[in-house]
Order: sequence, then C-alpha cells, then structure tokens
Amino acid sequence: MQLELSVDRGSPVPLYFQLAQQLEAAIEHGRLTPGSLLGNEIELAGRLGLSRPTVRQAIQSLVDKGLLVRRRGVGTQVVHSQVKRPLELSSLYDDLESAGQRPATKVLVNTVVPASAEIAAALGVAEAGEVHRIERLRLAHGEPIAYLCNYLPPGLLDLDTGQLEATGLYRLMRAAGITLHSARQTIGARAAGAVEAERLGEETGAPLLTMERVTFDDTGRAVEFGTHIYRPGRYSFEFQLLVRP
Amino acid sequence: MQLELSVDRGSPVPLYFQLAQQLEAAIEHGRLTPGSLLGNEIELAGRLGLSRPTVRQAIQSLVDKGLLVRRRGVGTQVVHSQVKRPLELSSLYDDLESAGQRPATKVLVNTVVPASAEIAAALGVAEAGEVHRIERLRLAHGEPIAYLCNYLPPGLLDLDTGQLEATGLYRLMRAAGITLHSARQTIGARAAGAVEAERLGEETGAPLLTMERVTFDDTGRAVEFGTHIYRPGRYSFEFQLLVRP
DNA sequence: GAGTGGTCTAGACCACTGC
DNA sequence: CAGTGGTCTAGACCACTCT
Repeated sequence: MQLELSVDRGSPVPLYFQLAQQLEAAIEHGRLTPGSLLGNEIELAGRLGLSRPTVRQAIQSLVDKGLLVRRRGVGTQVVHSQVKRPLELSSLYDDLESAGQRPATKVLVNTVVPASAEIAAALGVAEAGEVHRIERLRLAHGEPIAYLCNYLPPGLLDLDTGQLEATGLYRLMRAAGITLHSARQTIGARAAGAVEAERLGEETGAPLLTMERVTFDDTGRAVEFGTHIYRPGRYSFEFQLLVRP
Repeated sequence: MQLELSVDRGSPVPLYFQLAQQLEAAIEHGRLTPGSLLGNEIELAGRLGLSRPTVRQAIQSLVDKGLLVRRRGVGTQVVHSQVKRPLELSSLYDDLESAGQRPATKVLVNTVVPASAEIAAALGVAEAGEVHRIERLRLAHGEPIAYLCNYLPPGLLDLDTGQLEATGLYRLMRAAGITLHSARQTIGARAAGAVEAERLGEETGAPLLTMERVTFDDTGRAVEFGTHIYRPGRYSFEFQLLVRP
C-alpha cells in the first residue's frame, strides 16, 4: 500500500479534509482497492506529520460516506460495493442535467394565491394567507418528463419566470442564501386524470409516479411544498442508502 | 436553560454517548425547545466535568442526526422542524408493524433456481449458478399490500418458510449475523399485468408502485436482490431526508 | 501478546458572528 | 470587541480481534 499522501499546511483547507479528499480520490481511481487495509492510524499520522485525532477525523468522514469500514482489532478497509452517490436532497433539474438529458422548463403558472388548509399546514403559514404558486412542466430532449406544482411562503424568494425556466428551484434557493436542511417526502403512484394525461402526453388512466415534499431550511422554516407527478417510463427515483450505524 | 445533565463514569456507555442521549431526550420531551441555544461547549464541558472534544463529539452526533444546527459565532441551536426518523434501510414488515398494521406474510415460493444474467450481475454470482428465490405476498389486516420477489446468494441464510411468514427478511438477516451496510434502490411505477393484478386484488392496467433493490453487507457482498410491487392505494414510501453538509 | 480502533484529556490558535 | 464554533496537538488508557 504505497500511497502518496501529503498535506499542505499553508492551505486554508483543513488538514483532515485534505487527507479525506486524497483518500477518496485514491479509492475512486482504484489506487486503494476494495478490501484493502488502510494501515493503522498512528503510522498514518506519523507519516503525514499529523496527530492521530486529525487522521481519525479524515477517516471518519469517509466512513460516514460509506466508503470505508472500521473494525476494531482488524483495521480500516475500503468497502467492496459500488457506493456511488448516497441519497441527497436532489433536484430533478440537476439530476437530469448530470445525466446528460438537457432539461428544460416551461413555467405554466407563477402567481400568488391564498393558501389552502393543506398548504398552510405544510408551510406553517396562516390559512388563506398569501403564498407563491408555481406550476412547471419539466422536459428532457423536448419530451415532457414531469409536472411540478410548488408553493412557497411569501417574501422568501423572488420568483422570476425567466430564472425558473433557466434552472431548478433548489438552485435558486441556495443562490438566495437559503440553507436547505431536510425534507419530508412521500413517493407513490396513481392513475392519470384527463388533464394531467394530456399535459404529459400520456393516456388517461396511465400510471403516474407521484412525489410530495416539504423542504425545511436550517432554521426549521418550511421553505417549499410541492406535489410532483412523473411519467414512469421516463423517470424513476434511484438512490443509494446507507444504514445508520 | 437549566437542564439537568450528568454522566456516569462507571458506566460502560461512552461519556459522549451518555450526553448525546440526554440531550436527545431533552429535545424529545420539550425540555430543550426548538430554536433555543445549547450554551457554549466550554461551559458545558466544565459543568459536566468533561473535556471539550468529548462534548463536541456528543453534539456532533446530534447534528448528524439533524436535531441540532451549529453556527460559528452564534452557537448551537435546536432545530425547529419536525425531524422524526431520517431515512433508514427500512423493512416493509417493520414499517407496517410499527404503524400498527398487523403485517402477515404468505410465502408463495421458496426454492433454489439458476441465476439469470440480471440476477447474477446484481448479486455478483456466476450466471446460472444457484440462488435462492422467494416470493411472498405481504398483507396488512388481511388485505394484500405488496408482492415481494427476492433472490439471495447461496449459503448465506437458512430460509425457513415458517420464519419467513413470521417476520421480515431483514430481521432474519440481522439475526444471522449479517451487518447490513447499504442498498441501491429504484422506485418507479407501471401498469399491472393480469397475473400481478389478480394476486394483489387490483384490475389489470391499474397503477402499481415498484421498487427494485440490491442490498450489501459491510464486506461489500450483495446479500439480496429484490423486485417488489406495491398497491399504491395501500402503501407509499415516506421518509425524511437530511441534506449532506 | 501484539496490534487495531474506541474513547478521553487539557490544552492551543484561528475564523466567523454580532454588538 | 467578546464570544462562538472549527481545527489541531500529543499524549493516555481501554476493548476488541487475531494468532
């Protein structure tokens, strides 16, 4: 296991993070093969001129990502399985883009409406208070993929139709300084009604994949409530889960 | 913020874990209210007779769970939102049971078959090599909920039909000493074929929710490949996601 | 028994936030 | 400016695994 590792103490990047990046890259590029032992922490610390807690912090971050497994009395091993990307709070737009699908968005509605009881409860605003409502058709290669209906609390974000057509909602939120923290999602299926079928280019009664989501920022505010429907032949939810240790 | 905290140095439970448990319980029971500041780490360490790194480890574990948020220069706050259970590698059986749904299982098939190309690839075994195949109908309150088809590599587990009818597959695996590590899942939808429709008590062409999954243990072995179909009126996937920091 | 990770200490300096 | 979390050190002892 002759792995070249080094840290730059002049860098503003934390030492443990530099080490974690190098180890991750080594795993990614096959220089650290699955099942191989990483070598003990003390020796690694000595070789790099770091303290053991710092090395441990680097290793722990990769254990949390599911790339390494520690066994007391044995050592730290590279996981065999093909962990690619653990589940993230994903943006459909980004998913499509990174899959090379050339996403496009058609904004159908961008307005302010009074909140229904359900929406008020989800967003934690007063019933009949104003909320933003946006409806979008998401396309890939010109074909409709999904119909997205979202509600946002007032005053959170400037919802410019041009921006909504150029990128995803989550990216706009992050750009506005909102720190996304968690989301509650429900994924189901149902038959298409006549209107949705027509919008998505499906037959009435065709199966649709549905997703309902409330997203919270790091202060606990609900920042978005959405009900989305997807054409199941064109999209499915795919993700990697890690067992919480 | 007069919170009673104490640690037992005689206990085999790690100190950071004791502290984390007490803080979590305090949040759970409302003694630490959402948005309240936790008090700085140095003071907390002094009050408990612990070192700061130990206190930080406790706090960090709750940050990882999504219960706390740290802000540099500000402090550590209890998150407002209703984080209940973050996404786990869930067992349908356990989900139904904890929802009070009285799950039952009817084992339809429990046999050994040669692996098809797809199954061999998913499980990492030789094509046409032997694999276990089990087909189960999962019921709640006597109503069919899902049809589960699973493949397991040979020699991993004794698949006793009686046990399969009494509990879930994951629970049997854990009981056999298998440490589940990660899973790759795909959730989609499609129309019911005639056979599946009849098994689940739906009409042909009715929408079905589908899930395909490969589960890995901590050595990286694939331990299970499954294709499941669910009645969308009776079941949906619901989970809380945390944004990876 | 030798070697591993798991836990813990008592300090230190820095970067960021808010007043 | 004071106060916070973020990072880092150089040790220590313990629990577990393997031979």
